[in-house]
Amino acid sequence: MKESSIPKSVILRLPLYLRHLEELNQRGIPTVSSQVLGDELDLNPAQIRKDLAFFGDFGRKGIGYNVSFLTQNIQHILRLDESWDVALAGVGRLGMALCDYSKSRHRALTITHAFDANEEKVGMVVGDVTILSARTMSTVLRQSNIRIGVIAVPASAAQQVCEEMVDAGVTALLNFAPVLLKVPKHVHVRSADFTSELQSLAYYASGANSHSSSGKGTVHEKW
Amino acid sequence: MKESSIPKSVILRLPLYLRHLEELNQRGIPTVSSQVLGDELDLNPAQIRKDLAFFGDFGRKGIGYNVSFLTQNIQHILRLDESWDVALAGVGRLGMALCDYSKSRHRALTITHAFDANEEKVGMVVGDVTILSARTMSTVLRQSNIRIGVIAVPASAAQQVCEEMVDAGVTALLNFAPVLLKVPKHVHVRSADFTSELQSLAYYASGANSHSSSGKGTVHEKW
DNA sequence: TAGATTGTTAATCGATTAACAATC
DNA sequence: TAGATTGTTAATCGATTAACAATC
Repeated sequence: MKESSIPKSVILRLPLYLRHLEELNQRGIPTVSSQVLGDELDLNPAQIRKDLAFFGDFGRKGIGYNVSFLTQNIQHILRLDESWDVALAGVGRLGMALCDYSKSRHRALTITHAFDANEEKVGMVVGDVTILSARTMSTVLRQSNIRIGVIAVPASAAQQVCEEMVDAGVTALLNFAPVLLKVPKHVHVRSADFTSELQSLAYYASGANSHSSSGKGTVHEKW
Repeated sequence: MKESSIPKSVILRLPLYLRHLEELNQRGIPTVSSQVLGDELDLNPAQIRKDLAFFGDFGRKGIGYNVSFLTQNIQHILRLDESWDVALAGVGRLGMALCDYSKSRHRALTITHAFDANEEKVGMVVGDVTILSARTMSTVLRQSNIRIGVIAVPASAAQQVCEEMVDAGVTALLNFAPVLLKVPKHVHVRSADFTSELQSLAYYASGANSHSSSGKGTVHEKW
């Protein structure tokens, strides 16, 4: 057993569906077909139907999907009908920005704990949270039963912070440090590296993609 | 013609290779095999060889890849041997964090222009750049010939800012706003949405993946 | 030479898209 | 009823991995 797990690509699309459904809901649109949703999200309608069919029969033939029913179900699938406390390590400018985000938006996921190694920051309030000392992280995380962590510390500290979080029970991590984190198999890591993103953009900005430049050019002669 | 373009997945891995090669270089390691690199990056060695082979023959049979030679070549492929000015729209906390990042690291990509709609921020210096008025963006971008843009404005403003950037010649965008940007075909967009990332983490944190819970549960009865 | 490792072709795997019977 | 649209199976496409001759 264990087999049939849901493709990662599907899980990554669910939040996009959700975001759009919420917009449709606000516009008072009661029903949407995979065709229309696909047009609006720039996705193939068959893909949308297939994605949703992994989890249940949410649509009605001839009619489409009820927006609020589907919204509720996707929220349930992603476990956004529960409330998740999120721990942040590293409250530099990026960490502060994340606290802000977390404050305003979504209720299901909130940064409730923020830690920093700089003792001068301890006690400061950012968004809604008070910065705690990194030295207390392990203890606090264990007590609060937190499973989701965000790493926004310098690259040099990331692996160690990661291990501390994992040891304290965190099983899902969003990592902003430009490092490949080593984690046990049961831990899920998503990486968000600004530098890498920009670097791949340079390739596309140069137009290197659009030419059929099969000219395999090397910088210098062989070494 | 036009056909054989490089898979996106390959372009996204190149920055990771680069990052690791730079580390090897610092450690004074002159040569690396796809086997070792794969171990360290958690990738299949065949995949690494295949990725690199899209662009040239950078290795030596029986020996592996010369670290600095390969570094130079990947830099060239990604056009990081040129210097890219990057424009930032939206200098909230996130935008400021990005300016910081941009200052310290990489020379090839630097945020050289930052714009904000809040006139009170105009003139402020963040990192190395002076904040300019959003009203001047179009003109300034055209003059400076910028091709890479970063969008860190509120969702409600993102599409319009995007269009202004594209009209001014930007062809590659990194979008932090939780919106699907509509762009012409020649423009490349990467999306970095904190909320969506967190939402998919909740799924994994719940352990929903590890059970073969084929129980297609719905929240309520059909509507 | 013998061992290591590439570049590349073939095999596999997974994800996307098309097609269509079922049915609202 | 006729038209629309689902859920699902089959076909296609693309990306990853294995295998191996070439060769350092």
